[in-house]
Amino acid sequence: MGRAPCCDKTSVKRGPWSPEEDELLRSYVQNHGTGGNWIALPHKAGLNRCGKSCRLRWLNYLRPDIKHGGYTEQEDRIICSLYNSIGSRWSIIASKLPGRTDNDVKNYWNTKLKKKAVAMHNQQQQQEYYNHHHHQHASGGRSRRGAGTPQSQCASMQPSPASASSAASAGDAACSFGAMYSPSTLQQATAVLARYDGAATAPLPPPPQQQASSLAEFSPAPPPPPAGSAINSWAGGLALDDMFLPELLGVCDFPPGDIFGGGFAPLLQDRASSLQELAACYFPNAQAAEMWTAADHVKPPPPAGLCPSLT
DNA sequence: AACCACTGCAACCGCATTTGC
DNA sequence: TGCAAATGCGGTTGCAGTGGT
Repeated sequence: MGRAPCCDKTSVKRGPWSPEEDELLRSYVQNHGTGGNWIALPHKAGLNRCGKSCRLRWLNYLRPDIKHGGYTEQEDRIICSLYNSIGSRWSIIASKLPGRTDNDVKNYWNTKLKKKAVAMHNQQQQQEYYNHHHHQHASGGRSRRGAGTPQSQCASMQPSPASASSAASAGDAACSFGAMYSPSTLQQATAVLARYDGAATAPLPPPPQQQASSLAEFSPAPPPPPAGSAINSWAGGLALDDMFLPELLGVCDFPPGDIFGGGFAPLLQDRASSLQELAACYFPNAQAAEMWTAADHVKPPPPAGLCPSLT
């Protein structure tokens, strides 16, 4: 038995909004506000629409401060940086971009930015592949990490930690969070998470097998961590508090090839700038943000005064 | 000109969370 | 405390526009 629908879908209009409907909704909200009740609003405003539809239309299209299109490089970097960190939590990402809505950011990511990032990621992989083999020929040695490692071999954009489960369910790629990060990174991340999430105490998955040859670096990724592990709970968004993020990013050193330090690197220019942007999001006090960005590696938990939208 | 594939975006759907009683 | 309603959110869909053949 599912929940009751918010409105009678057979009696309300659906589909694209007409200019007249837009004007009705706009003038009503501007004159009366939403009244904190979107369900009753369409009737009061004389609209034959579902309250949810009205809310969506207002928030995503009619609000006076909305911007559409024309994303700047700075906005691109912020989106990538935050997507790296928190996954597809579009409302949080959009809240850091004045005038942008979650729907707009989501569409922009899915239609443009993701492709751009994937192209750069693949380009970087090819370059690393070339460098790797060139280096082998030159020295007979083997690179420690890099292109083709289990952490970076996914052809499509790797799902972020926070979105790994949904991306996997969408059949996006046979990539898992556990497969994408080095054991040390996973361990460090879990240590942070364990302090914020009491449930995050399950043991980490075993480290990937040492690669026997350079060819083995292109073998399939190791299996995802067992269900219920700390990482899975994080990936599923369970008991996840945004306040851990600055510390997580600060604690963990993400080498090239990992999401945080690898595929997005060309787009993010460098890790420091992305951290600065993240810091600015989390620390309203500019000095605190600068201190956090400047500090290296292990740091105490983030101070009070985080962005309200992120706590 | 007609058809097809692709793209971008608005809107919808269903689930999770919050709120009020 | 429990329940239902309202709201918020992310994933998905539908369709108009566009470009290629």
